Amino acid sequence: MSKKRGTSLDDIAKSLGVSRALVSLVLNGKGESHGIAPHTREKVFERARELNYRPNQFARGLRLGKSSTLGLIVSDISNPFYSHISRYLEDLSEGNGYNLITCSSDENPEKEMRIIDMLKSRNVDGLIVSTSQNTPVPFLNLKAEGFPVVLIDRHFEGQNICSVTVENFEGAKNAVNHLLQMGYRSPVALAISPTHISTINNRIEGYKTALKEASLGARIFEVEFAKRNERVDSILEMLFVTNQFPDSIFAMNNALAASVLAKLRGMGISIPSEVGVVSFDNLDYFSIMHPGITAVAQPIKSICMAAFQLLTNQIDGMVHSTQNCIVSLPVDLIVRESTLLNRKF
Amino acid sequence: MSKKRGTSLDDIAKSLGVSRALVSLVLNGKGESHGIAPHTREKVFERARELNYRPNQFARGLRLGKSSTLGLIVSDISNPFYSHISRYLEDLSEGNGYNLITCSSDENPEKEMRIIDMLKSRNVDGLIVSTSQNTPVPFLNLKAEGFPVVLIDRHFEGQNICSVTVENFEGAKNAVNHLLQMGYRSPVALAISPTHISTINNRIEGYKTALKEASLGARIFEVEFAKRNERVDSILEMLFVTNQFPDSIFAMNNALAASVLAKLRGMGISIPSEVGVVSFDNLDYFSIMHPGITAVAQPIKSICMAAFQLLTNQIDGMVHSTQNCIVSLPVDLIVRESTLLNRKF
DNA sequence: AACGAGGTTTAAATCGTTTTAGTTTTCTAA
DNA sequence: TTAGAAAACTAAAACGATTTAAACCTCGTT
Repeated sequence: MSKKRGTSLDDIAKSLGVSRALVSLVLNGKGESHGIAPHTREKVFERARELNYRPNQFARGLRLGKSSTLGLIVSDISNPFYSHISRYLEDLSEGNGYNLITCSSDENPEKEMRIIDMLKSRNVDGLIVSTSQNTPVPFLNLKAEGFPVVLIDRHFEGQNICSVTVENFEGAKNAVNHLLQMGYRSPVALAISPTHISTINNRIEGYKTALKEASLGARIFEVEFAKRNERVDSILEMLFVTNQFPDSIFAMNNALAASVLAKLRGMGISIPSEVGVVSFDNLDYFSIMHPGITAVAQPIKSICMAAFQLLTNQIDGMVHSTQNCIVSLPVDLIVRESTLLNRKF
Repeated sequence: MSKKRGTSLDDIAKSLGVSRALVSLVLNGKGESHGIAPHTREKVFERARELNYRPNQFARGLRLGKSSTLGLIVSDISNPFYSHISRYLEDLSEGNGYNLITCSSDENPEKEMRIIDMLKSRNVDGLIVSTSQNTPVPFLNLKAEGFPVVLIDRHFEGQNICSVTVENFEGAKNAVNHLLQMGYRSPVALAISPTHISTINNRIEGYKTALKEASLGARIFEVEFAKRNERVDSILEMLFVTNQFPDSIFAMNNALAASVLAKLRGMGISIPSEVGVVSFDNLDYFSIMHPGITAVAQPIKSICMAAFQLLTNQIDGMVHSTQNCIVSLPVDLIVRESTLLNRKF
């Protein structure tokens, strides 16, 4: 039960009969510029290797005021969209000497704030967050105190807060237009609530616009994230028994799409002949299913690269205030069989 | 560009005209037992709130030698099995005052070692790892230096290293027996390599045993994780053109199952009439698909709870050396349509 | 012999907390 | 009155790394 602390700078210094300042200098590559003799440098490196020295990141962080750690906050890491985001960001972080701590907020604003606090007290150097706040204030505050943050997936209209989103409006509009082109006439939309989230809101607007341009009526149902399965079940049942069942469904995120597909299957309603389905967010299994599910795919890699870039720019103080830090990336409509009206599968 | 360091203990102490020792004591709930006057305690709490004090975890960690952070190493966080694990462990961690850093090793032993080193230098209090090492040595070393670790999903035969796994042998054997009961006669197995991994190895043995007991021949194909899609494609094509196509396929993990389903769909081979499919690992969409995919489901929550328990026991020094710390949990065969021979879907 | 100039190395402060061993003050009891 | 206990609080060391200013050599030069 020995509380072993690993080898410290001091251990190396003592064993070599030099000061720990010297060891620190050498190990940080500042040996040459500080005129440490090559021979001494060699010895230090060698001994460090022998003793398997790993700098204590606490001490380092305490002194330096930085942690080489980044924080990622998403609503749920077990959602494939976010787990892929997490994975890419992890790779980017590792490649650039950072570490990543990923946390799930469950779309809960208070929990999100608690996580932000905790991450700050852990001295993360910056934050990437898919926020569920309904006000930009917390992020304005962070910005005011010079704390690096970039929002992903969601942003605040008219606020100059760094963010990376996709063209939700255009993507949704395209998806609905595709339904209309295929001959569907009464697409219903399912949206995750709270709908104040920019992402959802923009998708709703895209849906509405497409229908308006075709002079068709819009029907939108809001679904609380946590109760999505039950809610989707009851909505679809209600529509069915009241004879208002749509000829197509636009699910505004992957979780809703999954709920819809499960329920449709349970009801024995077949896709796409009885109902067309299009999902915002692509999932691996959409291409495996029979029929395949038409979906709007987000460029996950690009999102991550952009967010990472924006964040490290802030951390390194490389921000030219002229530079736009609000990025919107294009999406891609992948047409599969779930929207081929009158086709049987 | 002010490098703001948040409010420190000293700030509170100074503003109140007391020592920082007192503030520390009070804020850690040790005020009473150290006989700090109730009135003083009040003031401290109040001022801490006013100044929005958050203890610097670096300083804290440096002093205490612990970080209240746990490390999780899996092969790929974007794999649904692991992202669920990560999520549950995150919840458990949060509920117990810990934080969780999740890292992906890509089944790469060297990368895994680098991650372990890095996590140690970040002073994590313990590690949960789904290892890809082919030798127990690294973990024996950790154990020797008293560093808390528990393995999940994989373990080392005959070594007394804490681990939580499932009954891979029985699960695989049951799955294959189920195929045989349904009338399938030539099930082929697809295994992820390297097969030295206990989990895979046990599943292979389960498959072999079931077939041997039925006096049937075994055919096993190893598939490298990174190239699974191409490999599965070529294996299935080869079997097809050489007229050796099996009447059923046992995919030994979720990634392989996905590859198999994708390829079968591409080849136009229908499930379960032309080929039966059973997967080790259940996926959300297996119940949504048509036909649904029969799968061996692992008790993810139980795995996490057991692993977390074992780990915190070690951290808190609560390990009675008599106590067994090798846990094996039962699995559950979920029968769906993909194994109903002669049924058409 | 003294000086200065490089070339090497080090002492010491610092980051923010925790904790031990006190110290100071007040109070009680003889 | 004063020893001694009790109550309230504090000084200072420690954790391990970084960094700045300064010290120490060793020469060659005057």
